[in-house]
Amino acid sequence: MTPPLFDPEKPRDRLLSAAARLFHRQGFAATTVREIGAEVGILSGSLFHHVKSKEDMLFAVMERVISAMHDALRAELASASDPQTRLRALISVELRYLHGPAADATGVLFHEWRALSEARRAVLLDGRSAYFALWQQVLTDAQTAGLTTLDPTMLRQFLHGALAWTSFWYKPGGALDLEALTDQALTLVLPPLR
Amino acid sequence: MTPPLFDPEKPRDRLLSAAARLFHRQGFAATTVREIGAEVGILSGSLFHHVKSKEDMLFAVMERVISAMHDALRAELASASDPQTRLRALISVELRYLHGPAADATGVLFHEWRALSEARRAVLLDGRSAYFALWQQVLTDAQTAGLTTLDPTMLRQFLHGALAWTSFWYKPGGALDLEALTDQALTLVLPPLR
DNA sequence: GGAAAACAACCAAGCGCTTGCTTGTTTTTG
DNA sequence: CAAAAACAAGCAAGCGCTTGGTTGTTTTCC
Repeated sequence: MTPPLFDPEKPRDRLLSAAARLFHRQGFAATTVREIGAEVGILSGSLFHHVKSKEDMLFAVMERVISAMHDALRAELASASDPQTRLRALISVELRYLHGPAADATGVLFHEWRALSEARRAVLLDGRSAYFALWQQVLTDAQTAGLTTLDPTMLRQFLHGALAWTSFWYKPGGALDLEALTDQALTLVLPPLR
Repeated sequence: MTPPLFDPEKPRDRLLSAAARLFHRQGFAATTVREIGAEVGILSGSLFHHVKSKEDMLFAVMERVISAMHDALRAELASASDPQTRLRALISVELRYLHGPAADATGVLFHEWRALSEARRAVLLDGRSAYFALWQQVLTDAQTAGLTTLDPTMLRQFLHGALAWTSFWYKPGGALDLEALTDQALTLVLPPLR
């Protein structure tokens, strides 16, 4: 369906994928370039042939997820017209990235944001705002349609937080599958009429 | 009202308070013992007179918040009987710790959990479960009272995530005060009847 | 009740080790 | 046979933590 975030054919991508895995598992600061090298089967020095610095890897990983999530959400919204379906798309994309094949990279984006230098954070913020602009529009439409009474901006923050935090407790492969989790999150935002 | 988390009279507490501030701002791994020493005005070596290791400080900070939050919530629940008021107490305590005077320590508990060794995480988990047991009961009662239709465990995870994530975007002192934020969060869980 | 012992708090110095990264050379590969 | 990818070796800086010793304040005890 969608191409994988990192192409296993390309050496640099293999490196970034390994870095994402380790950054996610241990955190950026606690991961050494020697560990990253070992993960892909090369010595630490060789790694700088593909990348300028350790922070470069963090930046590249985040950049990759940001544009991939944006593309995925835009594609999904393009084929959804009614407010409720669009609302579900928001949640679905977020949860699929957080718990699907791109889980490591997405986790790094969410939890290692502060490890990035301020200058590079500013660069990424552009792409990130574009993604959240989509959210804002969908949530505003949902409010107009009477699906929710909360202020769209507030709802965006709360919903995004609730979903992001699933990375701490939700384990795929258990009794609750991703589809069911998506439904539950939708119920949180969109309580049944009574 | 409640005693501060760290007593400025006690040298060890001053140290832990400074550590919490730095751990929160830069992350545990990215903070050096030399920085912590400088923050309280002593040399890095002297710091080990009060504490056995750098990780000890992280542990002590988290331990302090955990029991303080538990005490605060228990006290608040003791004087609240109806389900909705109790629900509000849950949110209120969480947000007051996240954005009040104990913000640094609470942020450390929330965001540096993985930096702690597994053995010590297990120790803290006991106190943490006690806190969440209070949540569980309040949310179950709320469901019984017909205030919400979501499964209490699910709601607990979503709500806690939404609140925890406020530390990334909510800045106290702005247009939205803590009381108003609490109301908004309550509205998320408890949509107006219609 | 006053000397002796203990203690809390810190400094100055530095040890052993790890860190991110560089350099020069060799191997692999299209 | 060149370009890409890796190795081997190591540097400078910084890391957590230890050591031995100096203060000033309590506590102990005959």
